[in-house]
Amino acid sequence: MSKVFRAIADPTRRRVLEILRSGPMSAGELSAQFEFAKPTMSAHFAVLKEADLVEAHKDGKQVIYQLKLSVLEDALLGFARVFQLGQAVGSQPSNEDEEETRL
Amino acid sequence: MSKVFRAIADPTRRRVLEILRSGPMSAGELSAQFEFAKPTMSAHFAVLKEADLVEAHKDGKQVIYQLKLSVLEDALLGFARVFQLGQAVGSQPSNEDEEETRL
DNA sequence: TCTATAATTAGCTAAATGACTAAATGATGT
DNA sequence: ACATCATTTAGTCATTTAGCTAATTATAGA
Repeated sequence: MSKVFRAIADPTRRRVLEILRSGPMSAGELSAQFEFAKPTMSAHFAVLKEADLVEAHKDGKQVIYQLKLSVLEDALLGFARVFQLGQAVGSQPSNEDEEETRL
Repeated sequence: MSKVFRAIADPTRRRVLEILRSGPMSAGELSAQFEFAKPTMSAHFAVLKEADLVEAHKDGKQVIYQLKLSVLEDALLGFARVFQLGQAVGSQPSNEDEEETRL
């Protein structure tokens, strides 16, 4: 959970995720959308992968990154539920105060 | 937005927020719930305040911290909307793809 | 096999983070 | 005025972060 929030705390990484919303894309194509050096972007991809927010698979010499929406959803809605935020609260089975949901 | 996510990326700060869910509390009482030194906790409070997630007001010699749920809500739901996550998406007036919601 | 391309790893720097102790500030009560 | 209590500020340290360039790995194609 910390990893997910840490990952999306960076605006560059949020933009990467948003780009991936429209479908999988190679590391090179992704990097081309930014002014940073490619190794810098590669490091950002690694952080996103570490947080399990994206999936990578090789296709020839390219590496294709794909958004894992479900992980983002789980983290955000899970957190939101603890704080009883939004109508989303009721839309998911909730542990309520049963034990003290792990943060 | 970055500040909010950066703030909640730390488990100690998430726990502070969760404690404040049940109502305002003084810096000292809050600190007592953790093993860290008080100045360390004070720094965490400062980060939360900087992210506008809590409000502080003095009461005698104590400083009372209070959760600002609405800011948390705006950040999380705003972000979730961009990714069309959860049922919460439809529950808020949305800019859709009108312009490219600022991340 | 050689060359070119895609991406990551290695190694560096500057700045930010999260912890600590000691000192300073501010408010109350004697 | 003084002592005490609550909190923050100052200063230090180790670690992490985010950027860079140069070097490496891995694949494809000639």
